[in-house]
Amino acid sequence: MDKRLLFVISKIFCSFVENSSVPLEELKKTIRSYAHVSDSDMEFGMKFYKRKTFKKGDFLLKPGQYIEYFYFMKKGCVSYYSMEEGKAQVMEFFTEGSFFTDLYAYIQEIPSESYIEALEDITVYAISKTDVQKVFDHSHQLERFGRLSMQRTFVITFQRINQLRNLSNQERYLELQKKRPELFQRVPQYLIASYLGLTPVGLSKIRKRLSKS
Amino acid sequence: MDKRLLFVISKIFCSFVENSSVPLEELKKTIRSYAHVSDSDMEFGMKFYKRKTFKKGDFLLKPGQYIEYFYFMKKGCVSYYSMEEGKAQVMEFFTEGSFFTDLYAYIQEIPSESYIEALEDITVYAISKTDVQKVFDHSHQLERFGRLSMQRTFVITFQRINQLRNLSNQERYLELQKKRPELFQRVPQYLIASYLGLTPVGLSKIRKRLSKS
DNA sequence: GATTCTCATTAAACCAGTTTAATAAATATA
DNA sequence: TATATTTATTAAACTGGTTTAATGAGAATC
Repeated sequence: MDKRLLFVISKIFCSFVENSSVPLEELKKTIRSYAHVSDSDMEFGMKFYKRKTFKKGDFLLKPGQYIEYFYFMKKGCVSYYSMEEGKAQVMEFFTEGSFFTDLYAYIQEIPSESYIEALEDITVYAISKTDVQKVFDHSHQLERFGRLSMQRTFVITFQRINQLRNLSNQERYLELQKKRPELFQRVPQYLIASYLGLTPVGLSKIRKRLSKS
Repeated sequence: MDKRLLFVISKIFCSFVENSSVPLEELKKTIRSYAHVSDSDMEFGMKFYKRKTFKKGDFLLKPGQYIEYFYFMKKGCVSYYSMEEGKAQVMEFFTEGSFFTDLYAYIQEIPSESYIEALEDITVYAISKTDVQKVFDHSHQLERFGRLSMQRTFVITFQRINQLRNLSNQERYLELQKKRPELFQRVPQYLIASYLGLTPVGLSKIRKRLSKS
């Protein structure tokens, strides 16, 4: 077999670890924070989740792909970004306890225009889109969880809009420091700048201005 | 009875027209564009909707109020805005066929910080929050409609973020002209400016620049 | 230990907005 | 029809970012 092809295949599959019947406790707990779900419905749902790991620098998603999986972050941090005129535009950082995917492409069933990249070695639980549908068909309560988690996502997205519209860049920087201080430890500053909608130079100026007062 | 009090009361209630068993066909059709709903489930849901009318300039919502109703716009246009440092910040214009409320305050069950104001005489169908819950409890299919309409709202909100982040003000102006040309007929320009996140002066400059090329 | 690479800062020139204030045009009201 | 009010435009001065390019500082690699 062609060595380069083998390399590509290994790149794609190396990160996958097969089904583990193990500790989905956090995931269950997170789901139950949204809606009451009976034990039997919960077990029905859990059996579709598969544990996967990725190495720092691996891509969970690249542009052009249709969205296959919904993820729950067990350990680690990813960036979700698009490329605009050659520059990465970070939409979001997802860390422990988050549900995530390229939700925009997932919902609309269109090819993604974004990247999801592991910023550290990560562990996730993944459920396929078709399995999500099975779970919602099977359980009214889990469908309710789906609705309520979508509401939550809307709230966060809406807050993002309000911040973009009503706060200055400096205020957004301070807000982020207050709300997610851990990000500044684990993510390089130029990605923070991108997330805030500025250039590294712009952020540097803001930091300088702040350090003077 | 004190005349001023009477005036206030009439201001509050004049706009309400009581239950009509009439043409919720558009509403039903819109719901069914999201999910299959049996006739009996649909009838169960429909009986909670009440038709209401408001005059131009009336407020459907003011800051401080908890959200009571979810609306479906039958006829007319409202603006949904907040006040930041004395200036109206228009979040959205809702027109015929839209579901709307202050979704952010509705979901979080917190007092609104926003206004919803009729920009024209309007007719809406309103369902109370408690009735929405009854409907979702009663019907898995209508709960699915709830989930999917929430997804739709997320998509629109997400597009809004992308536009705010990746397009210049001029590009956003042109985009709005292309996507919702009717708005420019029915809404004053300073509200359009606010929606786009600029001052009337800024929008005027953009228009001038465009008219030269 | 020296070299390379990545990331953050600084400087200079630039630009698309802002604010304030005056004016013009359109609309509503007496 | 005249008058008042609201809405849109223009001008001038200002501002907080941008881009480009050079420099500095830390971490990874040879």
